Amino acid sequence: MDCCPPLHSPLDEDDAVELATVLKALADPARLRLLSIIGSASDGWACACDLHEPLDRSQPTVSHHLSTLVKAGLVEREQRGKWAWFRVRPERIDAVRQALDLGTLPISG
Amino acid sequence: MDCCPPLHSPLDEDDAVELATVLKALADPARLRLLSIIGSASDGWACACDLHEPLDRSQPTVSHHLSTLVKAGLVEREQRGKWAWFRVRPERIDAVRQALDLGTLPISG
DNA sequence: TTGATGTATCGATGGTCATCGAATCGATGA
DNA sequence: TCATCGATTCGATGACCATCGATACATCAA
Repeated sequence: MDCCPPLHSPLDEDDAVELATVLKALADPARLRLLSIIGSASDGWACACDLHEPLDRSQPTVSHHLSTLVKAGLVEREQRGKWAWFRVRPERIDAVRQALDLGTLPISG
Repeated sequence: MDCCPPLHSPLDEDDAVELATVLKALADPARLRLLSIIGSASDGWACACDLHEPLDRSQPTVSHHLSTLVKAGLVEREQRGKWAWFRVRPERIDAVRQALDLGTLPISG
């Protein structure tokens, strides 16, 4: 996926579906908090084992959200032996931010 | 609502719910296209009567999406006699973009 | 190999939501 | 006041999804 077409251009249905898909992955409190927690890890990588406690959700639920984030390309997964490690992909989130840019709108002021 | 807390700060559940609420309003193809169409109106204002045809959805459905956008604060509504007119609120969308800013993350490069 | 532990999948459940047709509301003009 | 027409609300339906407990899978240590 070549995320994402800008909002200020005439958005056809396909582009809209594509952008909405990524936004849907972001539009959940548990996933936003996961991004926040992973993103604030000292070296950028966070172990799954450290994630479900601060989220106050069950381990299967957190696993589900993590796989949703990976599937949306917002997070990267790496297996280190027994543990799964995750890292935010800032360039993907930036792509979403740019897609939401209304700067070139006629009345943007 | 004071949209929105930045993602790079430790996001508690309440902040996450608030941000997710606005993102949920954005995360729909019909609503993204509505924003795009309304935003590209010559003076920024678009009549509801001109919206359901290009969207290829029923008029009640479009009305529903418009009220969702208004409720989320992303769009402004104004009644002019028989017709309802709508206008994008770019400052709200900008607030979402800033909330998604990962610029201050440790590994943002 | 066996036991312990971290992670993912399965199956079920309850809630939310996009969508539509029908009905209702509201403003205009005769 | 009444008929007309645009817009919203109502009620129903089907799809999707967040969540969990139970289970299965994978890796490590002994």
